[in-house]
Amino acid sequence: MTDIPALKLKNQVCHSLYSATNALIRAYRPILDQLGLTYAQYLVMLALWDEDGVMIKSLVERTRFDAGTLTPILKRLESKQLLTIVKSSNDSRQKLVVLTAAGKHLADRAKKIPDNIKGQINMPAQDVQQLKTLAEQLYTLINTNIAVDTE
Amino acid sequence: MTDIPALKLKNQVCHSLYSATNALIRAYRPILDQLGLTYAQYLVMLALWDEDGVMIKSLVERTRFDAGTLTPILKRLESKQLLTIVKSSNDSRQKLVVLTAAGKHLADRAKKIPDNIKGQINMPAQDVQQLKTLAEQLYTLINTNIAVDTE
DNA sequence: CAAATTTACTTTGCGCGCAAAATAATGGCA
DNA sequence: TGCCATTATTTTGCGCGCAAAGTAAATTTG
Repeated sequence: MTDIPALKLKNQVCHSLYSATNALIRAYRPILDQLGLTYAQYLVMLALWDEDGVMIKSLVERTRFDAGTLTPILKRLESKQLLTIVKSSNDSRQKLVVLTAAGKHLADRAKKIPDNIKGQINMPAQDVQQLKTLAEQLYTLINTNIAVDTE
Repeated sequence: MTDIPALKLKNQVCHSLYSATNALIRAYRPILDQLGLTYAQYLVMLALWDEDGVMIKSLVERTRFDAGTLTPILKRLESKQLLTIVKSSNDSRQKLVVLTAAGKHLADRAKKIPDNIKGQINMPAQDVQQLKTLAEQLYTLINTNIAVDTE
C-alpha cells in the first residue's frame, strides 16, 4: 500500500528496540517471579544494592524512572518489607530509601540472575556489549538534544 | 554495597535498552500527538499502511503485540474513525481490520515523521542501522530459545 | 457424527510509564 | 521579614503489556 520505505514497519529502529526490550523483560519474568519482583522493581533493587539510604531523586537519576512511576514502585517494595521510606531530618521535603535486612539479603538470591539470562539468550558477549553501547549512545543523544530544544 | 559486577545497574544491557526505548518513544510523543496517535497506535497504523483488510492475527505477528494488547488499541483506532473491524464471512472466529479513507490519508501526514525523528536524534545512520540489526538479533534469539525450552 | 482439541479473539487484573497538576517545604531576594 | 520561585515528592488519569482465563467457532479424531 504505502511505498514510502521510511514508513515500513520493518525499517523502524524503534520497533526493533521496542520488541527486543519487551521480549527481554518477558524472559526475566519467570526468574524474577521467584524473588517476587517485577523487572522495574528489580532495577530499583539493583540501584539500592549499589547504594541505599538515598533520596528518591537519586533513584530517579540512577534508574532513569519518572518520579511518578517510582513512587508506587517504592510503596510496593516497602509493603514487601524490602525497604523503608523515612523522612529526612535535614530537609523534610526529602525522603530517604533504606534497605531492610531482607532487602539486603535478596541480593544473594539475585546473584545468579545475570548468568541465567545470558545462558538463556545465548548472544555473543561482544554483540551484547555493542548493543549496550549503542543503546546508551542513543539514550544520551536523545536527552542532550531535547535539552537543547527547550533551552 | 554489592560488589558483584553483574549486579551493577550500569552493567545491565536491559536497562540501557529499556531506557533508550522509553526515551525514543517519549521523543515520538509530541510529533504523534499532532496525529492523535500513541506510539503503539502508530505501529499498528504502519502495519496497516503496509497491508490492511487483514486478520487480527496478522497484526499480532507483524506488530509483535500481544493479542490482549491489540484488541483495545484497535478499538481506540476504530473510535477515531481510522479503521473498521468486520467479521470474516469465511470463518466467523476471524475479524478483518480495514482502513477507512481517513485512515489511509493519515499516511500522508505521517510521511514526515521518520525524518523528523532522525533530525532530532542526530545519530550516525550506520550506528542506527547496527543498533537495529543487533536488537533484531536479540529479539530472534530470545524467541527461538524460549521456543526450544518449552518443546 | 459427537466429543475433544485447536484456533481466533476478548476480558480481567495488575503493574508500569508518563504528562500534568497538586502538595508541601526550602531558599532567594527585595 | 514576607513573598516568590524552586525543589522534592505524590496524585491523577489514560494507555499500554501481558499472563491467565473466558468465549465461541472451526477442525480433528475416535
